[in-house]
Amino acid sequence: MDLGKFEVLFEEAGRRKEFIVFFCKCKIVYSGRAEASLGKGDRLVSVKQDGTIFVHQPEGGNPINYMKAGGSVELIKQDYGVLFKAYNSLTKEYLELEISRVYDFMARKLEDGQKQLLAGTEADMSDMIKQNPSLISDDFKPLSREEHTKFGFIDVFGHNSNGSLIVVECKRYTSGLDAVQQLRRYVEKIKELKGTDKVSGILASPKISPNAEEMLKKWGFSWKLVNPPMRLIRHNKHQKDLSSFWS
Amino acid sequence: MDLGKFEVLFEEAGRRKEFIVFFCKCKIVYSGRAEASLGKGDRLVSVKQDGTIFVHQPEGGNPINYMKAGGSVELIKQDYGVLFKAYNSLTKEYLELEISRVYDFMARKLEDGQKQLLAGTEADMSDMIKQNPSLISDDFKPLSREEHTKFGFIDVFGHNSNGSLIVVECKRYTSGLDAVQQLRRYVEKIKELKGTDKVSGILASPKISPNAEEMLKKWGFSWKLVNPPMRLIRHNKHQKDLSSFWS
DNA sequence: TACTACATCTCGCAT
DNA sequence: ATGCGAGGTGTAGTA
Repeated sequence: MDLGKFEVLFEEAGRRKEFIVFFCKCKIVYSGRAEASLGKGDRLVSVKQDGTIFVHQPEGGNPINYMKAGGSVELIKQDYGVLFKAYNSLTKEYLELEISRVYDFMARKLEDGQKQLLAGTEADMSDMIKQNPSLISDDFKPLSREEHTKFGFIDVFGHNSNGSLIVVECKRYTSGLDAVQQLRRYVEKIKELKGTDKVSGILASPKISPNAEEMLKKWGFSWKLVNPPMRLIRHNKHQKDLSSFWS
Repeated sequence: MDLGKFEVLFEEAGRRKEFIVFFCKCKIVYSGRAEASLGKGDRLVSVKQDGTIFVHQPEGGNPINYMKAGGSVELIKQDYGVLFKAYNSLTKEYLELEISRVYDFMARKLEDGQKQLLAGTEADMSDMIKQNPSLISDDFKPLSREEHTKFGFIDVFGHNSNGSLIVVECKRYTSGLDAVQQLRRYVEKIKELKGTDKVSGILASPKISPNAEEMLKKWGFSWKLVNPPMRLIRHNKHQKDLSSFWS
């Protein structure tokens, strides 16, 4: 595609705040939270309607470069082609694409007011445990869930028939060393706040790594096999509200 | 765009393993590591040359849905339009787009053999400290860097003139509670392995959160202000946002 | 705004 | 394959 035409198309679409996508050959320099550079190659470049920018190589899951919304973009004619210059004055980040060729260009105003419904998160897991405490033990009595204020960020908190306090930390996947230390921190905090040593720590997850289990035992905690729930719980809960959007 | 034409274009491009991008109106269901659904709206859909899929809404930084490379994609004609069905048999994930309209379509084989060069990472930071140990203390003698051990990964390890062993953990940003516990884990493990209590833990970062500092002190560790290295830092205070669309 | 922890995290590296 | 930790992490929730 002629670069002059590209400039016109881009600036028109930009003024209209359309979703812009194009294939091009470019060199890339990023400067901001780190410094990065990428030699000449073919990429997909996109500027979203809020100014979010991302650049994808032909393979790989993540964008090779990106900029958050809130910056400015300009095109500057150069001898080699066009310089695509993005700058965010708040974060002091630059992204510069030295574009030597543009292959294809697409832009359109997209309308989308939908938000994703998600189930199977860690929050859903702690909810499930609170609803069904026997997943932890026969005499577990949950008191609170997702407590962000009093005792720290504890997934499920409760006690058992012995009068021991119980801290449950949930993980959706294999629990590693970090999960054990997180639990350890919460248990210590509760001991401190409640002035008692009768606090049990339980890690609830589908798996635990060997090192994590070793550390867990060393600190007197225990692990309970729990799988995260995978139903559209929120969908069912709020079915009325949602069906109107779905028609 | 006519959906019949879209099907033809998509399947041709897919066979050639081109980078495919299109704007469409669709409903989305994802099932796999979690369960997600998204009502009807306009989105950008892309299938990369390795089979990576991502779907972007008109705003926001991250794809609303995605699939890693390694799956299959097929289009199935439906009464409402076309069903885009992606399935990964390895991870047992599927992503289904109920496409009712396709606005624009673009596909091309892209060539890119470049890899990004990055500076200013945590590895660069530990390298800088090893090269310039006085950043930690006047008598710090680094012995190793980026050491992978069974129980973790120690950024910089060394000793001082007192014969104390020193473990340094680097963070590019504000150190939080997790960083302190990471350090704590390494120090404890080193004590265990070396059979000595003379092990100091030092957290090196540009900042530390108040709670983290409290915990750090409680455990007898210390914090050292170190900024991550950034080559090629540019100052351009004269930058003007003249012909910019997003401010 | 700062702090904390989750994420369909992703990615690389070492075992 | 699994474990482990970094990431230009991003994002949401809360004080």
